[in-house]
Amino acid sequence: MEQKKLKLVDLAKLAGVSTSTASRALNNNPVIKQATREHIQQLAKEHNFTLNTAASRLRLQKTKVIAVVINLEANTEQSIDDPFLLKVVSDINQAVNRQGYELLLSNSYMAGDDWYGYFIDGRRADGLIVVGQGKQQRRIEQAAKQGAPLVVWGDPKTPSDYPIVGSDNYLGGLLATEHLIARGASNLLFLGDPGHAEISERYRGFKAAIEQVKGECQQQTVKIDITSHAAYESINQLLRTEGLTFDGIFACSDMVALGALKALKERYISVPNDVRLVGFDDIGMADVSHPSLTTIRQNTQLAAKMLVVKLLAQLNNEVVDSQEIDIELLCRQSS
Amino acid sequence: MEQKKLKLVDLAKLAGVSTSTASRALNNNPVIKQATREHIQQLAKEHNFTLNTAASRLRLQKTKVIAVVINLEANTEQSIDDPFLLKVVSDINQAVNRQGYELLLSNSYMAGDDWYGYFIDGRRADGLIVVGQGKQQRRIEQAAKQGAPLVVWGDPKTPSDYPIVGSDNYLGGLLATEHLIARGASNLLFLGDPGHAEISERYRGFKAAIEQVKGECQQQTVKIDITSHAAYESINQLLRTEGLTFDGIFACSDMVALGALKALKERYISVPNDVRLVGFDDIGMADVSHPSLTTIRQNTQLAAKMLVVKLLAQLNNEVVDSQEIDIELLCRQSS
DNA sequence: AAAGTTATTGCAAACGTTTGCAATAACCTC
DNA sequence: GAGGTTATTGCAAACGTTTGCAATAACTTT
Repeated sequence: MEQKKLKLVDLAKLAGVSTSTASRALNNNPVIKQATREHIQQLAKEHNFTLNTAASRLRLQKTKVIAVVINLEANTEQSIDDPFLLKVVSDINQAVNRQGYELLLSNSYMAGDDWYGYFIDGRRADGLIVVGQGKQQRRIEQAAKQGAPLVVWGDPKTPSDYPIVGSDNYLGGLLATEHLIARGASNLLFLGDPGHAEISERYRGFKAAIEQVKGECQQQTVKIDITSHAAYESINQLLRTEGLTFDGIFACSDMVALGALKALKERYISVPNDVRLVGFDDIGMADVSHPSLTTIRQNTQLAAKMLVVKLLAQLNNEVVDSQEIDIELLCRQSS
Repeated sequence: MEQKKLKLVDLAKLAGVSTSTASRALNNNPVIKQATREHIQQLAKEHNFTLNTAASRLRLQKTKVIAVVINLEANTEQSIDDPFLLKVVSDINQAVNRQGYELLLSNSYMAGDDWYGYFIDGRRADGLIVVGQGKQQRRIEQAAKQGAPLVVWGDPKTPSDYPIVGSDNYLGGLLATEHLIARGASNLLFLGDPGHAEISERYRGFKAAIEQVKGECQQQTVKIDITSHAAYESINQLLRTEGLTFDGIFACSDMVALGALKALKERYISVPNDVRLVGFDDIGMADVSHPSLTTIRQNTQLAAKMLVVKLLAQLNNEVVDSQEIDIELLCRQSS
């Protein structure tokens, strides 16, 4: 069943035209007579003809590929297994496809430090979507400076030379915390890593909400990696050493919230009665957990779409800027 | 900061050699004098030189890319957001990279029906990893028949012309069910879709375990989509219409188990006291849920590695066959 | 029916690598 | 130091598209 690959010149011969005509016909160039065009396309379909993308990319100097780079610090942060991040990637995949591009999935392992060289000069992709600002954005900046078409999923408030698409993390933090307070919590705990770009904005929102009711609320911050496991451990330890010193938790992500929830439940601390809990992201599990998780929903689908649109605009030499995606407080049982 | 892309011929000129020599030097061809080789490589590093992969692929007729196709039936099945599937993809990504290949992430949206034509003839990738057998394997078979280097994540027991790597689903189902019985359950519920390739083996295991204690166990099957939501709904409905007719559930996936768990908890049915619950996959949430979920752990990391190894072997014209990956019962609180 | 337009096609070069083969340089051996 | 062997390099063709330009074919218009 293995047959020799048909190339354009063969197809042209079959149709009795030159390769130029065949090429133009396949690309729907209107300069070719419609009858000829249809005939050739028909023939192509019949013979399952496919263009050699390698040749085509070489000639056109573009790839119709978008690279997605997962940008995580080694092991101190959100892991690559974080369901939220994977959801973002999956949504980006959809959005990319809808625009007729393909998605090259990458991490720093392959790309090294010189993203511009690797992806753009290397003609592996026409543009880059970076998922995760990380704590230091050296590589992103460098790639941008070298002129890589580039867009970042992160916190749009960060000053930058490249467009960032992401949720309004500050507002999210503010709403979440206001909500905790409205539900009667007055000893608030922030669970997350304020050193991380996006999280720091959520933290700012947290502080701002507390500031609004000056004096009425106590606050403490527990700095942890963004994993459910770290959350579980730290809450456990906190309860062990200090007892229940809080009645409201703003967790910087749902995974963190779920880890905390587990620790609380194990000690029969009632959520939401003893402790009100709000997460961030609205991953699938938020709804399935028991009690279901009040959270700040991030609209990843819309964000993915905007990321791609903005990237394509750059390929088109338009200037684009950062954009905040609306968030939404989903009030469920945990608060 | 945008400078013209350096090409091989420029680099050669800088080094005072021919492009042939430069090319060979970069590819570490030992025929080139070591001094020359190092000098050129050094120069390449200094100038951030990168080969144009389009040209290189055209010339070499291979891409060093592996395509991963997510193969899901429209909407009746596991969704693309299923954390387990995403985990599999992520593990494959790692394994692919470790072998020096890149990962093209794809779904049927782009690839259409003719995978061989699209990926292989189109020179988009050297081989295919298909994630998910789905209910019908027409496209896979066709691609394999046409000679596409191909390997599938699915149930290895399925008779096929192509290698399948996956867990021993039958054994998993058997162990899970035996465990339920050992824990005292005698009215067992299977929650999943026996029409699905992998699930059907788990179901066989379920039946076999019950057969072993002939007469002692009642069983029922609720056929649902593989989502937590469907599980939640169906358990809810079952409880509403028939009451608590079971004391043990084997859920075909963790997400399904978690959906069921939620429905049970909402009605204050104790897990594991009233109902013992076992899931499948061991997603991250299994450990974080409360009670934590007893489950059959699938070793996706090993599986990913084997998938890639077997695919590369095929590229090397070796004949490879299917392989079962060991599973493991993780006994946690839900049983 | 000749001249002028316009619609349609083909020629040939270019995209940037890699590699078989031939050529040269470097080294031995006697 | 001549002849032979081996190590190192360069020439030029090939991979399969796309496209500017020139050429031809097909119409108009008078």
